[in-house]
Amino acid sequence: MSHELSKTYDPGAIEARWAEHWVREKLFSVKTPEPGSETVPVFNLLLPPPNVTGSLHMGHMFEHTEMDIIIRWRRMRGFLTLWLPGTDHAGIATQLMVERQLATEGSSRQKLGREGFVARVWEWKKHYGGSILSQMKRLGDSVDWDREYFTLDENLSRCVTEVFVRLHEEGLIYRGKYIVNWCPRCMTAISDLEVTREEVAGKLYQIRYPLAEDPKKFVTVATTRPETMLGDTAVAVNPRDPRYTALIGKKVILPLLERQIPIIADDFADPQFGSGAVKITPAHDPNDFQVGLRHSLPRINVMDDEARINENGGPYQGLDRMAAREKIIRDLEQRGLFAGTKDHTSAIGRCARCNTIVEPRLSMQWFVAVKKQPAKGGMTLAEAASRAVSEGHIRITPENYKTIYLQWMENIYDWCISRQLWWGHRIPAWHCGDCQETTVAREAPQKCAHCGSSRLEQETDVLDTWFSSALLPFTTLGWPQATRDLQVFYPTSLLITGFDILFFWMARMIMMGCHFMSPPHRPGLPEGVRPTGSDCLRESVPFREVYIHALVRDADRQKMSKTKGNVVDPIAITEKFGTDAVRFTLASMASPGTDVAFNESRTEGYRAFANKIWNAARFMFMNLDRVGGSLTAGASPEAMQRLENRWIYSRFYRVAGQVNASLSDYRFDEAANTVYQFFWAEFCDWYLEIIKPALSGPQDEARAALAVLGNVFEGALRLLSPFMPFITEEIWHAMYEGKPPAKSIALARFPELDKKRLNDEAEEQMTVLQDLIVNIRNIRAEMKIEPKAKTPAKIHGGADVQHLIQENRGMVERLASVNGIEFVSESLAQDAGARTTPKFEVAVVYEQKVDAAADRDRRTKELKKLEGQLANAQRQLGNEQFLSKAPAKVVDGLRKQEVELKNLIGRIRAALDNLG
RNA sequence: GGGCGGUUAGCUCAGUUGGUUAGAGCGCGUGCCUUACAAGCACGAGGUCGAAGGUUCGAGCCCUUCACCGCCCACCA
Repeated sequence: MSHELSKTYDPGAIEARWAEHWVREKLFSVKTPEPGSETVPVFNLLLPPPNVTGSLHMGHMFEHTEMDIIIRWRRMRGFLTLWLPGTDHAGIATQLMVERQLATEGSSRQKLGREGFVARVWEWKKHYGGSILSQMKRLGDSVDWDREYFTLDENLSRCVTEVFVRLHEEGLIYRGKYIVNWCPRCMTAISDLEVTREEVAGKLYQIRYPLAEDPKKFVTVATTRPETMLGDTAVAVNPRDPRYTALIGKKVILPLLERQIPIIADDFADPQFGSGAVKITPAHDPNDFQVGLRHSLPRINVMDDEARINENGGPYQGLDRMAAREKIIRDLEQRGLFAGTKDHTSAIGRCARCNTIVEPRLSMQWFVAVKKQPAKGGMTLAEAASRAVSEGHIRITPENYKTIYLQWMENIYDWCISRQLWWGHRIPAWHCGDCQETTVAREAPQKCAHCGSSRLEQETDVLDTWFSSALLPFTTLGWPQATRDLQVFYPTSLLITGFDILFFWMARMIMMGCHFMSPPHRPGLPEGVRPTGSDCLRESVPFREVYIHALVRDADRQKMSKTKGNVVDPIAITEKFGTDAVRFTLASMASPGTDVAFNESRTEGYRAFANKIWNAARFMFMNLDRVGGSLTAGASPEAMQRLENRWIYSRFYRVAGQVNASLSDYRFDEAANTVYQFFWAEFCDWYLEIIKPALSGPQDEARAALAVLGNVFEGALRLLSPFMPFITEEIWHAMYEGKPPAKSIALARFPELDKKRLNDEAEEQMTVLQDLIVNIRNIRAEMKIEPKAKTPAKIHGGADVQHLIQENRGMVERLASVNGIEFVSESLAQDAGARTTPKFEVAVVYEQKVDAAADRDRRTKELKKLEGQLANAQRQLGNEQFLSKAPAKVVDGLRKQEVELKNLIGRIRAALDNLG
């Protein structure tokens, strides 16, 4: 029989099969809708492209789980959903990886030459790249595999060139010698963002610079990097510093190199700091560079690409910067020009990729001007990006990231986009060997645009990896052509990403999106309907919403890192517990603003949950086999006569509403917990237990019960499907015995709140019955009544309660192990072990003696608690202010509570008195 | 130097616009192989919500200060 499930839940046996099936059947491929079919709402999500060198780590799995839940949910809610996958060529990371590989072969990129090396990287990519994609397939990410891209694909590369050229035409890209962060190991410039700062307890070295006119006198300067003194071209003092005013314009002798350099006046020198005089090295410090500009100072670069002292360093040429530092200090000491050190903590910068200390260094680079107005007018990149968020065209969740983003955008500097690498998008610029000018063009030009010379050589630098990824929201949709995709799917709906690439990627996408998807760059806009200002931003933003997720840490809240050896491998954990269980773990722990401390015991618990679902399904199928009928017939009017059915439907539709609401707010944890609670506690523990007698009753009754069971179960599967796509798919197909109404449960409809199906009365009544049953179980446990022994129960309560219990007598007797209920008119409070609640009193008839002392203790404790509550209620009710200021609802509630409490307390007190 | 977040049960975390008795999972204790599930079932114990003030009829929630932990951003030599 096709609906047979194996006796034990084995995720390994079902997951791989469905994962392959979904890909093979192109289940999640999206056809571009024809013009005129815009009635379907669109939901588009761009996958943050993983590095092509990467393999899946827990952070990915977390992020992907969130994205997949959202996209599956939206899809099931009837949206046309596009989730576009791809990988990033990851310039530095990939180049480093292949270089390492070459090193083991005794080769190097220099030996291979540029072309050979790039070919080798492609070769590497073909064999090893994108392993993360197959891992994504195994996890069931419901992306559109037909649209997979790689950032170095030809079409995307053309877009990169196009964007570069256009920015250059607008005057927003320039080339020049500026101080950049230089990594001597990667031998490339890196952007400010790629530098990680580290507080280090270091030294401040104090050096004496003798005055030229009187070498016995000197000015003392301080530095954290003594070796840079070789490039000093001035000493600056504050013009208002009385100690130095007389010296301004005079010269000092730069020790060791014996060069004369001027003493200049500049506000940059802070009289409060150190001696008040500061050495100026325009080629190795951004501040000094600015001072140098103001005073037209020479800029002497004293280091080569590997941070060794170059020919400008005289006798120190060839030394590594650190070796040079030591030697310089020794030499200064010998000459009596070293004035000692002071402890000083400073933030040194390290290369985010290889951890080498970066060197601020003057070099020729390309930059994007983010605060400059485009030649043809319009907003600066930074202004557009700022306003897109501050004016609410992009909503950021959690909200506090909005402030962080806006502050960053406020203080942003020009973006250094050139990298001295070989792997990446080569900059489309050609330098002329004759006039030295540069020509920027879409295709390799034949002649220099400036002098007509044909001695042209292409720029050797490539672009920062983030330059191309900043464009993905529109380049993946066919820009610069006016494609249908661009029209339908831009802007994307949502970006889900971690805060670690907030600035690297999100901010840059906003800058580029707002610029290039506005006039005059946006394709397909008819003349005359070009929006402006805020309207324009609304249409040009790369995404409407951003959800920033937290970090996945290990169970001890430590950052996962290879060096610490605490990395949890998602594939291994998935194989152990099943993808569904891992996904559910991550979802249930994804509360906004809090890092996820990944704990295997949680996953173990959710595997148990999957097992629960599995066994509930087996229970259902077992009954189907026995009584026949249909799982998909739906509830009959007769079935709805029964309280448990009215109740479970009401609960189901209420829970559906809650899950939808939670997902709308990206509260994955809330959504997951709600559905977990519903399925396990309400559906399995109560509902299934209640209907067991009906299922083994007369055939028509059994079939009616089964129909409701199947109906609710099927709905629950759809509710669970975005969280646990595999197990729900498996069971769902089994329910339809090979003839499902859709190719996949992922294409079925997600349950929604249906107010007509809610039944407050049924829910209240079930609550009373559950309360009664739990109380009886409780008494039985306390009396140590053997689980198998059934006992009569006595109940005292109002007519409505009596009626309710009478109607559902079978349920109560069965679930509470009771064999007979007697309704009594007098209070039961004095019966041994009796329970007293506002709605009823209940006692169990059992000959065995109760532990009288324990019984007393329990009641005394309860009494005390109730008395505390009563005192509190009465205190408030006696307060004029409370009565006049608190809302009527609260006051009434408290009054009602007071009456109830008095009643309860009276009865319990009487019972205690009687018990002696 | 700026800015942000956290502190609630043994552990990991929820706690809606302040409102009547602060919740969940795991763990723990007791008892159960009850014909879907021992990856299970039933029952239970466990919290003066980091500290001190303040606002309010009423504070886990709002305000102030402090303590501890964590993160981000910063061109003071």
